[in-house]
Amino acid sequence: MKLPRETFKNLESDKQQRILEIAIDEFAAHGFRQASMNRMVQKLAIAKGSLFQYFVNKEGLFRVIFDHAVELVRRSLRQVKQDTAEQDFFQRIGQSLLAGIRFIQRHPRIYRIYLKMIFQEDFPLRAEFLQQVHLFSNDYLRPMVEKGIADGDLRSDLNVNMSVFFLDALMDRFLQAYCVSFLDAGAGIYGAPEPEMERHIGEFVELIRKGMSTGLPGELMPSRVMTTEELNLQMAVGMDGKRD
Amino acid sequence: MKLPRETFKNLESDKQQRILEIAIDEFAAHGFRQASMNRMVQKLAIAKGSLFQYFVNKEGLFRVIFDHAVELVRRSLRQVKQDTAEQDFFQRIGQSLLAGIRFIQRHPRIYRIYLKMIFQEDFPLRAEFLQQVHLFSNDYLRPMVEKGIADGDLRSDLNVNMSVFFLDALMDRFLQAYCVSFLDAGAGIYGAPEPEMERHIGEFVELIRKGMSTGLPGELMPSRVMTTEELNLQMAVGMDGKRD
DNA sequence: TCCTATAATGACCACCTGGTCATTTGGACA
DNA sequence: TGTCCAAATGACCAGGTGGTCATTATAGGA
Repeated sequence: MKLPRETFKNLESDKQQRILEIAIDEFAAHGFRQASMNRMVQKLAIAKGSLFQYFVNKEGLFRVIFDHAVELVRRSLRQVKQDTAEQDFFQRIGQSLLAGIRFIQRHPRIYRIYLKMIFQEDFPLRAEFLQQVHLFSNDYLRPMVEKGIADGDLRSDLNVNMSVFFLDALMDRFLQAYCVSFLDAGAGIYGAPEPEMERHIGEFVELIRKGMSTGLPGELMPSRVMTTEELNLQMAVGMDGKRD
Repeated sequence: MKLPRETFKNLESDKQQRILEIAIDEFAAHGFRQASMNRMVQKLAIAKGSLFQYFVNKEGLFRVIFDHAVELVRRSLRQVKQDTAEQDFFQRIGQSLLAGIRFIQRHPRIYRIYLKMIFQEDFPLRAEFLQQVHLFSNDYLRPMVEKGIADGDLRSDLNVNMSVFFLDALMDRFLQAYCVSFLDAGAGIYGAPEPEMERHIGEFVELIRKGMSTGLPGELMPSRVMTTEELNLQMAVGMDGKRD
């Protein structure tokens, strides 16, 4: 079963583009389930039957867009990794953020689809999508952290797994804040112009580098703050209790 | 217009609970738009007309659940803030994470609804929701950071806005990783039992405290890594280009 | 000019949605 | 027992969905 059918490939390239264009708009605006094939054919001013002659079904159309998007991301990541191979760890993180911002500027709707797929469970291809996301932290960040330790840029006592998670969380949210105003939380990242963005990235990376603490005494390793008994009590109620 | 109508309040408490129970299930599983009133009445084994006699419409039903959830969160935050008032900054962050985990254990479906509301634009009450979210960083984290600086726990040269964003990003994602396996990225946070969780929180807070860098020389302030010309080129193509 | 293969078309289908409302039910009180 | 009224009911509605398919239009070759 071919998902972009022969009939679609036979279309003149302009028309192919126009169709994918409108489809990307629709999926970016409404996610998968709420995206409407009816609206698409209306905007395209073609017959509904035609759209279903080009793609076996809604999922087939989405698949084409999805594969395209994955390829774009892969290419972008490969490029940055290569371009920054010689730089130190923190420079690489900064560069990666910059590349992320640039990607979003070029492909804002692709990024919107990504955001929707994160928490909208009823997307098709979700398993595949999540695997791709996983690759970012595993194939991209982890080797970078390991090299950073080997090169002496990073503390050798770092827990690599936790560090990768830490970076993943921060970088992901940084890019989200550029696109979603309410995630910005007053940092000024949302929609910031380039020069300002460089400043933000600089500050952000410094925070990752040095942490928030004064190096001063303070109380070391306070971490544990509640007795295990107290916690067990909470646990007993637990996740299956369903008491909201 | 009353959203939980008289007829609903007149119901015996058991039945009220049962109805809200099923409704929370439905919204947690499907979000707002995809949640089905038909499925609810089916599961409840009551007539559809009854449900619409209890609540003016779907949104009215959701409103009741939403208000309830907001109250739960507010109460939980107030409690932690109060309980940790005497502790140092990093202890408070750790405690807050612990409280977050506990909240999710007690109210997993409420948390699922929260996750869906973040990126699902077609929720009603979204503006109100986002405002509530904003309050977390503004009324909860910001004063904590300011006090941390005043007390000498935190570097006095911190950019407060960026620091609040930094913490918000990390804490939010930490809790998400506890619930969503693929966001865990190998850190082992997902569904971790209590003792393990304490360890994770400890390591996580240390990372926030000390950063990732060795204190060693390295190259200071490399930050800028791409010429402004290069970036302007990228910008010209820009967000309106729509070229995916 | 006729024939054929392929593409375009839109009426149509079954299904699901949130929401309505005339009707029936059931319990309290007289 | 009769009266009354709020609560329960489910058939019904308009509108939307993804998807189908018999029919028509079109273009290229003989």
